[in-house]
Amino acid sequence: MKLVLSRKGFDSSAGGCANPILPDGSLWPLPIPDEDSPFRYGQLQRNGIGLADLLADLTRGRVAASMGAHLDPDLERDDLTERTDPHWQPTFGQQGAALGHLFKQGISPGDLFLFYGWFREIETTHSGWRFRKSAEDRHILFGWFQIDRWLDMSRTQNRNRWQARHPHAHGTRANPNVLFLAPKRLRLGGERTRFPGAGSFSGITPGQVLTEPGGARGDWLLPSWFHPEGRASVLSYHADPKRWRQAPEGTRLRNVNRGQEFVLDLDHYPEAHDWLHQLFTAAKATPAHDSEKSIPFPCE
DNA sequence: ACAAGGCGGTATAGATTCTC
DNA sequence: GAGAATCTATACCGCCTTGT
Repeated sequence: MKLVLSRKGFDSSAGGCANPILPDGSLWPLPIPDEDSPFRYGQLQRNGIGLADLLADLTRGRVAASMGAHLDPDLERDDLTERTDPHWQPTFGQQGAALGHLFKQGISPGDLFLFYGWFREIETTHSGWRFRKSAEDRHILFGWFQIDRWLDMSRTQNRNRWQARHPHAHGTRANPNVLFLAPKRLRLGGERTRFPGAGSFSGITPGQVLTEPGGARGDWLLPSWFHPEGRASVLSYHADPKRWRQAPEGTRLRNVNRGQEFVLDLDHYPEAHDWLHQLFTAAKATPAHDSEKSIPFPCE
């Protein structure tokens, strides 16, 4: 099994601000702008809060409700107002160089993406939403996606079927281009869990926070077992030993300034299985959708 | 094998806003 | 209104990927 740490949502260039932590402590990873997407920012919501106004405040009008939103990964049915598709299921598209990296790393069904993003607390004022002044910039895990299988979106047939339902079926896309589908339930260590195969954490538990307390957001404090010394492989993009430092409180990692998908081969890091189990046990996550319909299209 | 592209990050400076 | 804090725009850096 492989674990992929995948950065998603607004960043310093796409969107240009942090993703909000709402006053109730919930995380809202924002889709990056994409004019080819079938979805608009004005169609998105969470917990009854419309994204249009919140986004106008936080970006000072740079990102408008009429702009296209790259809803990917698509983890929550209710993120889109009036989602009527009875066959909706979580999806996650990957393409181009990022996907090339994943294939090169030997990604296969059963592997698990953990999504993280740049998050900061927001508050309401007389003039609307804003980032809380003293709030820290942190990288925080906000969701997951286990690979059940994937569809080749370079095939016209698949693009036509998914046109209204996923950004990767729209516009000009780099090759390779695939759409990942998740199993109904997350499987960890061969055991079926109570969590859906893909979903999002509803709040923040300490295990989800990657950034070292008080540190810059690219300075991570990870569990001790993460250190690559004596292991047969290392987190991809992070082979330089100077990035790693063993400390009493854990392993410090200076995150690379580029790349979006960091792959860890858990065959060489068996401790990760317990860590994953604890992460999901502690975290509050969206409940599994027992009413899910069967998957509409055959595996390609 | 090499060069170029792409892009997320940091550093910096100037502008703006906040606080007293 | 002054100084501090914060925000914004810009330049620069690093480095994997792709194209030649």
